[in-house]
Amino acid sequence: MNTSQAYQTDLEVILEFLEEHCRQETRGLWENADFHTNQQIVADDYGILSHHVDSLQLLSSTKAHQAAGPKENALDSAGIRDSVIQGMSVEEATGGKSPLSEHVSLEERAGSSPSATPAGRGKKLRLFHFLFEMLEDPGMAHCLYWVPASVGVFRFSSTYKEHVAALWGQRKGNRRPMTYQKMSRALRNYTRSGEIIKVRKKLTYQFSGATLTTLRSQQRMKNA
DNA sequence: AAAATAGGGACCGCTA
DNA sequence: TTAGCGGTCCCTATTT
Repeated sequence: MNTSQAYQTDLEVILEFLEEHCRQETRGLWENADFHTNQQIVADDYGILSHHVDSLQLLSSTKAHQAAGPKENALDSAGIRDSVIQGMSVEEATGGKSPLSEHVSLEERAGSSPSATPAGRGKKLRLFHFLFEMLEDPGMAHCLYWVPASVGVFRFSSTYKEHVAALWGQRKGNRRPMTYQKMSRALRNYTRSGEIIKVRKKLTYQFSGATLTTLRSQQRMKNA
């Protein structure tokens, strides 16, 4: 195993650790958040909640750093996150497997492959389907999460929004890397068509009632 | 003041 | 062949 392979493996371990840690932490937070049924209360509260999530992410990054051993000493926690995200573009340049592509294959093993999606077979996958898939995947809760699910409001993690965008670009098979900026442009197009509404809150969007109902019923059919 | 985020026009690629 | 849809690119404006 050469140095870059060893480094890549370390990143994969760190990424999985982060995901598992955040999954556990965020579950607890959402259980509390679900007590809020009034949308206005939720709108006021989710900034605080998401702040907690971001803090947890930072904490878990630091833990991962400590657990990673001497080889990672040159990287601070932000550096680790950056390295993970940068791994996405490395794959395109090298044609090799990155931590990101490993994550995709994990997802696919879990049953959210393109062919398993509502739009996967025959129809082209649409961005809002893809995002819904991510939102329903607890392993992606550190990137994209409900605030809360009951009203269809979701929010991107400030740290990992580019991760979601990169996954989207990869899923579409884009040659050039997708960025949050470009993906958010596509999301804003949904405002006109009415599938997704932009919430006047940072990195926050909302599925329209009809879209959410459709997505949920498609998901129930898939699970049945 | 700078960085992050949002908005919008023009364009591209795919499909019916 | 072409029109329409669903993004994608890139630039500017606004917010944090």
